[in-house]
Amino acid sequence: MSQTVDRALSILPLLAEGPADLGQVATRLDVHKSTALRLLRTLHDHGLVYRQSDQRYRLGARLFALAQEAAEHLDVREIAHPHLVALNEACGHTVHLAIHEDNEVLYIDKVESRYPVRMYSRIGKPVAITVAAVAKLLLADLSEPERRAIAERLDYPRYTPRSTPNAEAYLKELATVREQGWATDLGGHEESINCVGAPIRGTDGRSIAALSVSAPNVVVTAEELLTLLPLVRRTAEAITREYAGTTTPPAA
Amino acid sequence: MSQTVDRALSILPLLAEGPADLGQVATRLDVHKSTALRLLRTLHDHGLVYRQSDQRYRLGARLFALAQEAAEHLDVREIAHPHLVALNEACGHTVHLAIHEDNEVLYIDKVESRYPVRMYSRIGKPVAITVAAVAKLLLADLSEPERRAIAERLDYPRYTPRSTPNAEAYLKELATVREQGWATDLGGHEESINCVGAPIRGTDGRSIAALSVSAPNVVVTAEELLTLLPLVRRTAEAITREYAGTTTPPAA
DNA sequence: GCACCCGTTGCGTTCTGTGCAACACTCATT
DNA sequence: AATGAGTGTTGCACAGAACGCAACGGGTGC
Repeated sequence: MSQTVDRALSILPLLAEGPADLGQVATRLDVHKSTALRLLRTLHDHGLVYRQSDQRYRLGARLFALAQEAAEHLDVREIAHPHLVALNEACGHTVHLAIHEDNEVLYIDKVESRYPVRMYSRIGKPVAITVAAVAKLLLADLSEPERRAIAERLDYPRYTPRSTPNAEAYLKELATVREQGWATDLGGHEESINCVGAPIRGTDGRSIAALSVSAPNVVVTAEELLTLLPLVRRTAEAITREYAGTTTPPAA
Repeated sequence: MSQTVDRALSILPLLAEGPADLGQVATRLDVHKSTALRLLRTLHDHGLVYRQSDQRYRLGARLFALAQEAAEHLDVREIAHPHLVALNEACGHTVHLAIHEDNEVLYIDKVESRYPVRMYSRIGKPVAITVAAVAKLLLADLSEPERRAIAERLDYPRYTPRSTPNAEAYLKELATVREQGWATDLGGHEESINCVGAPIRGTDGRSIAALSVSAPNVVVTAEELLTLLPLVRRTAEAITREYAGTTTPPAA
């Protein structure tokens, strides 16, 4: 919408890949060096970009401050965290917390597995929306037309033979998840990794977040993982209750 | 430097204070509503800003992703973290890790105290540069003219009667810190809180980060806290050594 | 039903961002 | 030393993009 800002903001994910010098930035943005310089300076003034001693640019520490403040306003996260830790202590596996935002589902918290074999994921990273248990949980509670609109807009990458193949299958899966109140991902994203998840609901009963437990086949089989379902659901419900307690009804 | 980008970026800290609607943003920026709308839309397109259900804007979860990626490139943090945890387990108090960037000193990691009485701080937050132990450690290793330039540019807020009063006192303090290789903050920021810290050095011997242990008077006296100094220094040195081991000399 | 408030749109003007070209600087190479 | 290629930086004229205005639309409350 605004060309200048658009270009400037495009620099951030670019630098997230690693430090870059002025020329590289200009090339990647397809603008003149002087333009890139001006944009970088402005970003620098706001602390979002830092110039390291070799003159190359990288993301600035101010991003931490902003992200951290943003996190403080995501109060679900604060409330959920101790529960996630408890769940991890009980089962030992990786625990994720995710929210739905702008047609993306993002992990906003994570407690690492105690086992040496870990799955790769990253807080803030968009999840594979067509297969992840948390994604299904969050989308399942949307209205029927919304679900349909999203389902049809998505791509359905075949991460594995078990990945959701198309919109039709996805909508059916969402209906199932909505019905049963929990979801799984059995090798749909990575062949050897299974997940089981449950929704955290707002005061209006719709899911505002979702948590999941993930473990590789080599540690526990899918059947064994499913025995954790009651625990996972109880944890989600505990968070839901606590969230309801602290939530003041909409002010205005 | 670039007006449009400057305005757009100014929205971020504004929203960090809490969600705001279009009118509020426009007022705070002192621009027309339509201008604010355009900027917000652009930020939104990049995921830095999220529009919640009541139409108000807040910071977007994409900021997490960026901050997280930025953190992965701050390799000091990765290396230091387990040491900080170990230090916390040994002494029980709050442990901070900070770096110096653009005339600010920022916390980039933190391990919470095990005691119920905690001090307030936040990762990403700029620290009180004139009094904090970590700030003194990081500035002490700059060249003499740099130190002088910074010292004279700073304000010297009197947080407490023990706060550093002026540039002269600060420069003297920096000299002491440089000499002895460790630093304290004894009630200089908050009356009842004491800190003791030590520097983490790069391969060139200059401090690239600093860690500190903080505890309130009610838990341990300043004298007791100082008995931790050898442990704090050993921890910092261990991180320094590990950092030196993993650091590949500048490529080009 | 009215008035009010808020977000949104289209448009003409003008200010701002743009790319160019020249400059300054460092670092290798000859 | 001198040359050249590679950086980052500056000033400037032009054009195009961002600006503010005014009018519209869709709520909400009186």
